Amino acid sequence: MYIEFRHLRTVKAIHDTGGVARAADLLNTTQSALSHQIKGIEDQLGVPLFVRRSRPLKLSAAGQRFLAAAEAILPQVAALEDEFTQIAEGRIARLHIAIECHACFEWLFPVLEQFRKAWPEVDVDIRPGLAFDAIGALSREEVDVAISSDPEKIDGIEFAPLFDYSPVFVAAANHPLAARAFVEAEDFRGQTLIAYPVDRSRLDIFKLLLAPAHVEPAAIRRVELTAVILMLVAAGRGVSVLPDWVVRAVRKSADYVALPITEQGLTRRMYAATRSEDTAQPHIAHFKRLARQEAVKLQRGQA
Amino acid sequence: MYIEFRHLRTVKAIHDTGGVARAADLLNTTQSALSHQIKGIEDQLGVPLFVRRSRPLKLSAAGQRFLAAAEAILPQVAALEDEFTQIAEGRIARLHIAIECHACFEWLFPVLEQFRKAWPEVDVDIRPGLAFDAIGALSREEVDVAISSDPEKIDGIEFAPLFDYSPVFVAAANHPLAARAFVEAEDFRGQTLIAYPVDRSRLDIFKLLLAPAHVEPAAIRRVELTAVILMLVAAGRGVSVLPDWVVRAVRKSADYVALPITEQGLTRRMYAATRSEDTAQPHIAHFKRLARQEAVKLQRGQA
DNA sequence: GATCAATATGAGATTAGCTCATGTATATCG
DNA sequence: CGATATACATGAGCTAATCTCATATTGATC
Repeated sequence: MYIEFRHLRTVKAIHDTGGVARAADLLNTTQSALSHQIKGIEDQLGVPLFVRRSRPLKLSAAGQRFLAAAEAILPQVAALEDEFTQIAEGRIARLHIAIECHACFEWLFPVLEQFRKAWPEVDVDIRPGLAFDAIGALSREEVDVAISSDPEKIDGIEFAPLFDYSPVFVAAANHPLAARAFVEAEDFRGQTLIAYPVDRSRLDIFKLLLAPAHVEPAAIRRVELTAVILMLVAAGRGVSVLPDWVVRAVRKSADYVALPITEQGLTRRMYAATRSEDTAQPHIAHFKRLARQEAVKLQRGQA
Repeated sequence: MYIEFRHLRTVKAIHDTGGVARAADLLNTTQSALSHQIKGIEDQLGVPLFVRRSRPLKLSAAGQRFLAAAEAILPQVAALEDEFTQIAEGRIARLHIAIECHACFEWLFPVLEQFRKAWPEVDVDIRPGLAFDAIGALSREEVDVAISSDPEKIDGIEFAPLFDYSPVFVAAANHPLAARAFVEAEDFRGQTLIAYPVDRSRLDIFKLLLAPAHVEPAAIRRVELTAVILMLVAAGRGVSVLPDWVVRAVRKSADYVALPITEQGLTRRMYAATRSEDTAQPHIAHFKRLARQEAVKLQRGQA
């Protein structure tokens, strides 16, 4: 026999109630069971935990040490059990978000700020490092929501639309193309394209325009931060393609212009992907609601 | 089913080894047993601890919390088990000592100092508060040794002689009795007796002399500290009776004299009482040995 | 898409722990 | 000080949880 939680509980109960019979009552079992249990651990430990010489059983020196351990350990287990009932009830949860779209941080952050107030017990985080395989990370439960604009048919994953956006062309105000009403694939030939440092398959402009048209820019410069991209664009170091709301969110500047891509413009839809099993959870639903609300503000350029 | 240590161990082992089969190997059980176990807790908790979607089983968010608890709790149990093997081997023990004789602290303290060096793992203490029922406290395992000069025939308690001593009469050098060769019971009549604040049945002078002779001193003044008793005696505020070695231990002063009680002197024997079951334990034996050694020094007045 | 490795599942066996009945020891009260 | 009550110990049999063995199923890999 090994030390088990029941032994800790028994020793504590006997000490607290001052008797085996009372302890048995407290633990909803019989006096006999506890007596056997005590005998069991004492044999196992090789030391008596109680002094038999006195009638309301009293802890021996060793028993006092055992009790101390019980009083240290039992609350931790109780806390663990509590926590899991809360987890099961959905009151404690994790909301780790993978963002494929690099710029999404900008609108996501205010969403999370609001969310935190409503769900203080939920552990919130954004994981930009998983951009390469956000949906995979979602499947592996490394995250709980993935923000993506590429809905795939994957078993157990659901995509909920958040908002539509248009990738727009951005160039310096004095750029040759700045005067155009819109740009096309061929216009990228010979240009230096400034883009987020992710695989080109994840970049809207390649996926929707350049790859189908087999157009390759003269160069691609990888830049992490949206503000820096715009700065470089304004400085004439290249052109870029960003979601319309990103361009709108940064304060309007005379240094660069934003143009539609193709005559009718490109349209993309952003989704929040979650595991099917989680979709019904209130905090997940709440998050999506907040995200859509924030998206509406984005469309109005109020963010 | 409740959370048990086995569940904590299993989750940790699966995480550590990265697989149920390997964990089963580590825990000396079968893959099947662990699989059933996991299913068991997950049902109990209402939350999956592992992600089935991936093949070397991976912890879910809830599982990570569970693991954290396991890693907090398991070492504590391990420590408890370790400690008890040490207790069983007698390497860890308690040596709490009840002293009936108030003055005993003076020779006991150096004994304990030595003892501590030899048995650093033993929890040492002196409990003067138990003077009234030192032997009872020993029985109840409130202490492990009782220093007493009244050996009783009690089942399960053994008395080992430490040293003999003589209660001696102490008076100021200019006290009328100071010139006597010895004092007798009648000499206490009309005196103020300065004594330790314990029941008179525990005071040698009452037990051995005054009670049998039906002599009552004029007054009894209760004083706790030996040094204060001697000071008061020297100041002529009363007389006292102390063990010879106590008087010898304090530096010889011209202010007071020590006289035998009765012509042949009184003799008492001091014992170390222990529970029979403990007598064989090496640290108990060692303590007694040290105590006797110290007692020899006392007799020579070297303490 | 076939094969391999890893985990899940079901049925039966095992064993740990429990209950019931009763024995024994310690307190308590007259 | 002895009788009675109270508290704990013990033994036998039972229950149920956990394990093992065999096999199915599922996810990974090439």
